[in-house]
Amino acid sequence: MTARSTNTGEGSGAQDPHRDIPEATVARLPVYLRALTSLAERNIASCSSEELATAAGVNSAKLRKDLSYLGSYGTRGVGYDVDYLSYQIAREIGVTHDWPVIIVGIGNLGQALANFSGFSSRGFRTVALLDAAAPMQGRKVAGLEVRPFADLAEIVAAEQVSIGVISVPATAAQDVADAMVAAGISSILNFAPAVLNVPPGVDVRKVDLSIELQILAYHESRKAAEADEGVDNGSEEGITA
Amino acid sequence: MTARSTNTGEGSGAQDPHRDIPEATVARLPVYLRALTSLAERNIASCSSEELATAAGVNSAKLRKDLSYLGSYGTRGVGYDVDYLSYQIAREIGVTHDWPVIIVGIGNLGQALANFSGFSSRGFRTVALLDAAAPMQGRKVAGLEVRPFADLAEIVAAEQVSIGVISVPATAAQDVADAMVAAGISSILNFAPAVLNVPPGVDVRKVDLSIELQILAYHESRKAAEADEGVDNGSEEGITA
DNA sequence: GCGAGTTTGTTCTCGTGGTCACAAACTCCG
DNA sequence: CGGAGTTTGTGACCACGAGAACAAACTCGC
Repeated sequence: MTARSTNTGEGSGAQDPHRDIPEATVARLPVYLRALTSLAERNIASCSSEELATAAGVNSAKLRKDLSYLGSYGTRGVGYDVDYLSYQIAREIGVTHDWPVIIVGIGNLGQALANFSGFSSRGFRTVALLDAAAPMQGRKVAGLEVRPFADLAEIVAAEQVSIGVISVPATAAQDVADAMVAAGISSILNFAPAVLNVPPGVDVRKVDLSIELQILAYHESRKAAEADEGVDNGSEEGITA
Repeated sequence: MTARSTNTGEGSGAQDPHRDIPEATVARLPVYLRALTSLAERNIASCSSEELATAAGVNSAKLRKDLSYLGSYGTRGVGYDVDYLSYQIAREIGVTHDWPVIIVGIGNLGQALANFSGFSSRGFRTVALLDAAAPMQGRKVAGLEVRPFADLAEIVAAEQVSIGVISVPATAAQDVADAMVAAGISSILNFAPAVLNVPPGVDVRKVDLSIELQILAYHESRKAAEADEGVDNGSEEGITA
């Protein structure tokens, strides 16, 4: 998924549990965190792995294994303390403090992202909106003034930004990414339908709407094909050559 | 990733190549298709696996293996014909004809999705926009009139819709999904930060912006921790106990 | 204080996916 | 027509992840 090519030396052994969390587990930790937050809002103080797993939509064994990578934060025979586990996961992910984020490309999608409450509510603070097109500049979106793209480096340096969001057309995406990397950003969330080329040490995650739809279309085609076959030759079960 | 729980009988052997394409490959086919389209626009008629692989941002061996699942559409010593391969991939995914799509929840994100050109350009046709809130209804977004959520079943039946997009707040997502399934939709693209519960045979793909950011934050934290360690105890390489 | 019941943490096994390396097959040139 | 060069397709191997099953550890009732 991510293009992590950081050459980790890793000479000594990994004795402490805060190392080497599998990528698949990292991708699920935010889901657990959200489920825990939801439980906390309903004033539920403690929960079992089974309850949390169903709330997160995963297998309970997988959940326990995932949590075991960050340490033993549960109590056998009892379950997990919601607040305590929430904090531990948040600490592991690194969202106990806020991360400054900039968004480049304030079109339809960029505006939607700027207004998205899920960003600010979960450890992220949008510090600047940038757009290269003059008509957008100076306008206020989600309480922030849209600034010219040329201000990128200055803002990144001033606000210590390390995460950038790209929501520009595909043709401009690589240029924006290059500028971000040059400015010192080391994590990019890319919504543009383009393959980004970044140096080692920079993480890129891609969110591609049309790809997701095409994956659904593939499965949908197969379902249709299977249904057709079912009509064609009746039952396809029990045929053992 | 996807929650496919369709019980495929699959009694007979898989002799034809149009079966059993790995999920990881399916997820990459749209990327290849886009890269091929980009090549075709530059009037490039033929390409090698190496060229296509770099355009798609993957390993060339992986690309060849992926393509081999759909058949032998290349020529050894020569490469792949761009148009021919494009068609074969599009046919395999099932985007040679258009898929009707409905979008439920016309907030900021829903409007952005409705205006997103990548949908219509690649085998998808937005046939209706729905919203439960009265103030939105009747308004025109991206050339389509926003209709009341209650019309869902009627539209789905009339237009033979099998793919639905959910861009409503998390609290309403499950209700919308239930209504979609009841109306006959069997593939859902969910942008709401919620876990959806759907019956077997229904595919759900989730796009979650805040989760993506949290994954980036995790790696970012690790980078910072590694850098700190590097400062703390100097070099950590070459320590062989 | 102790046994029954419950729930976590971990080990083992299996399937999936990624990478390497090489044989097969095609083109080009002499 | 044949050999050198090139590129695909695939078999083998390794690593990662998912799931089941079980031991360890905690609570509760008597």
